[in-house]
Amino acid sequence: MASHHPTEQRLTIREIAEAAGVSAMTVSRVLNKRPDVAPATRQKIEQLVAESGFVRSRAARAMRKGRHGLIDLVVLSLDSPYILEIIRGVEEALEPTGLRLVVSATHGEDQHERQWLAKISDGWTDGAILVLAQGQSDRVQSLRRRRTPFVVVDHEGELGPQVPSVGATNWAGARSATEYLLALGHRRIAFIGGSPTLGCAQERASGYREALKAEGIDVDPDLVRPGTFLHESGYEQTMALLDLPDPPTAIFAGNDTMAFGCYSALRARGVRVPDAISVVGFDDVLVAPLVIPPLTTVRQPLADMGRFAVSMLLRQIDGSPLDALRVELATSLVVRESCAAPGTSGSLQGQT
Amino acid sequence: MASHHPTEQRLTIREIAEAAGVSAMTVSRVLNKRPDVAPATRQKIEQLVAESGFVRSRAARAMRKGRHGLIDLVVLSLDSPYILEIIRGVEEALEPTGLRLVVSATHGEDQHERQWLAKISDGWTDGAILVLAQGQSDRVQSLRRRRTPFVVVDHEGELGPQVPSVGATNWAGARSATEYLLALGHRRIAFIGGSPTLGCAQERASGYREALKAEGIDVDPDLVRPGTFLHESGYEQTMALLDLPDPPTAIFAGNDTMAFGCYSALRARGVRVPDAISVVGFDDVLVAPLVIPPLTTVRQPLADMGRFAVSMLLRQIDGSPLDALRVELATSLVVRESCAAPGTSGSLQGQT
DNA sequence: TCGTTTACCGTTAGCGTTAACGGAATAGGG
DNA sequence: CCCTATTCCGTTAACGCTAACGGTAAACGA
Repeated sequence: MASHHPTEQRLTIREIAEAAGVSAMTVSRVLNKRPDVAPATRQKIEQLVAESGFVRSRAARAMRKGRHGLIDLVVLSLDSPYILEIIRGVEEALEPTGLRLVVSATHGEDQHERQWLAKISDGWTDGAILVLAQGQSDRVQSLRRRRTPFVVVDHEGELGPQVPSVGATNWAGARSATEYLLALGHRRIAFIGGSPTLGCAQERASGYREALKAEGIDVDPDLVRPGTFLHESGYEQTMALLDLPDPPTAIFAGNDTMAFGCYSALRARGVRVPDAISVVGFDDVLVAPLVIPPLTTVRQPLADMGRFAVSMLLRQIDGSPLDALRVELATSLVVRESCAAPGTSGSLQGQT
Repeated sequence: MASHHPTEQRLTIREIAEAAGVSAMTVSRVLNKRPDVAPATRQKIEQLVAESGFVRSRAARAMRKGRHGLIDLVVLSLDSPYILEIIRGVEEALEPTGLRLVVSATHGEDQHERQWLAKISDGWTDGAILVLAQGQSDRVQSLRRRRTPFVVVDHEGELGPQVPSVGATNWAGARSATEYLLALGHRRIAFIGGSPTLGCAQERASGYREALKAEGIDVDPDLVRPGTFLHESGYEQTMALLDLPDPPTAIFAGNDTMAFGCYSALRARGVRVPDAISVVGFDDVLVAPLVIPPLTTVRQPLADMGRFAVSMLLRQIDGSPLDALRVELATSLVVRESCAAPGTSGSLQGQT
């Protein structure tokens, strides 16, 4: 049952013009809020537009102007609360500009058929903000070849400093979190890393090592665990850490989600936080202060990163030069209640 | 510094045609995979397109065809993890269709100047999915007047059954959660409601009352608390409940976020969950299983609701009739570890 | 008074694509 | 050999909007 609604023709600018007794161009001028229209005429047209519920065609406008007023936000997936923060920042920054936000997810990259690139590059959007995993450098290159303005968020990686990107000071954040644990008196501090292919994960691991080194502590390979940034990963690695002959007194998780995994594992083993083991996360997602105990974590200003990405993108779109291609926003340690000095409760056995 | 890039002309279908020695129409036919093109010609054009990286202008195409391939998703705010679930469902359902998702937030409705409607109206999209609060009926009406297809998610309210909407069985969910607590032996069950203007909040409150009544228990007005769906609200109301001369043995929070507020308050007072007090939430957001103890809650299939909204919208767009204007997806109680039989730990005093 | 500026508005001409139609060339049937 | 059917491709004309330009009339200055 196709939709043949010959009567349902949408209003055009010309019909409004006719009703107002002016030319289409004048209506266009009013709609574009241009100054060279007599107040009386303007008001009449505005009223007519309001009454009729007329909306101009985005397509025609886009064709004429060469711009569509749309910005692409491409993310890996929409599963993590982490991404919501970024979306929020982007949306807020875009709001006053009148540009609209188009969200799409790549759903992992095994889907080679409908590449995300095709979506962006079919000339619909004016620019793109990419929140991606690794291994996309070829696509990013071809994006550049198409001269589509874009900004990468939270990932430099192998793309190099050539591409505009916004990140956070992962290294410094990880270092200060580790230093905090050291200052509390911890000496056996475990680290659960994120996907090793991600630049941010590498930086965090490096910051952790650096802090230990600065304190003259050798990094115990047993205490440095691989991870995936996912909850199970935090759970499993914590279990493994607890099974060590000499378990850690503190765990620094590569992100909050894994820190929650630590919580679960520790609870399953009856180990209390922070009495028996301290836990630190990374990201400071919305729920970090809501879990029990409230999670001490490294705050990554995700929303600000989103906002910043927008401003960089807008600069590119209107041809202004960028101050810097790579921008890193400051992280900060948010101390809550998941850490304590070690040894406050003799052993690792707690109560159910 | 405006962007005058005269050299940066995008390729047009005509240029491809010229290079191939055919007319633009033939190229268009190839691009649209129409059968009436000689194989040799087709192949030649396809090769040329691939080599040049040509992408046809969606704007021109949209103008010609009358549709742009954009769907609006309008939400109240992007602050809650709740909304991410819906976005996820919508995105997934939209992906295979080739339609693109435009996200915008209204940021509360005190902003009367830049109404969300204006956003949508400035160049129409093919349809809209609205996740709104109350008091929007007038705008919804004007949407209908514009004949823009739309679906409302999770809110019927004063809009009446006339508008297509997707919701969840809030009443049944609240009732079964309350019944579960009753079955555990609880008799003093508190309820912290959501914004009373929201239909779903009313339904949940009603389900709660109904379950108590069915068990022959009078609703104690002290135990029914107003709330706002926000974390602080859960915290404050729990505090008030604990201060009651005869405090409840279980708390049913109107949503998960408030349930987390309960957790915080109970922890601050040293009351242990579920030993001293049981807690039940509503929504089953992503973090519900991750908090400690894992939250028993009523699962609302938010992603499915998003998916369903998309399918209803697509039906409207291509003119198929809707099976039903109002669809309610089933909620289900997810039992985790935040509930226990009352009285397992004599009094309300726990340990730090 | 006349030229000149200013304010306002209309005309023309496309933007790149495709529906509808028409025409040419080939194939097949008598 | 002609006639029709089929296959392939080109021409024309929009879709709705707006840049560029041109024109008119009022206001202004000398």
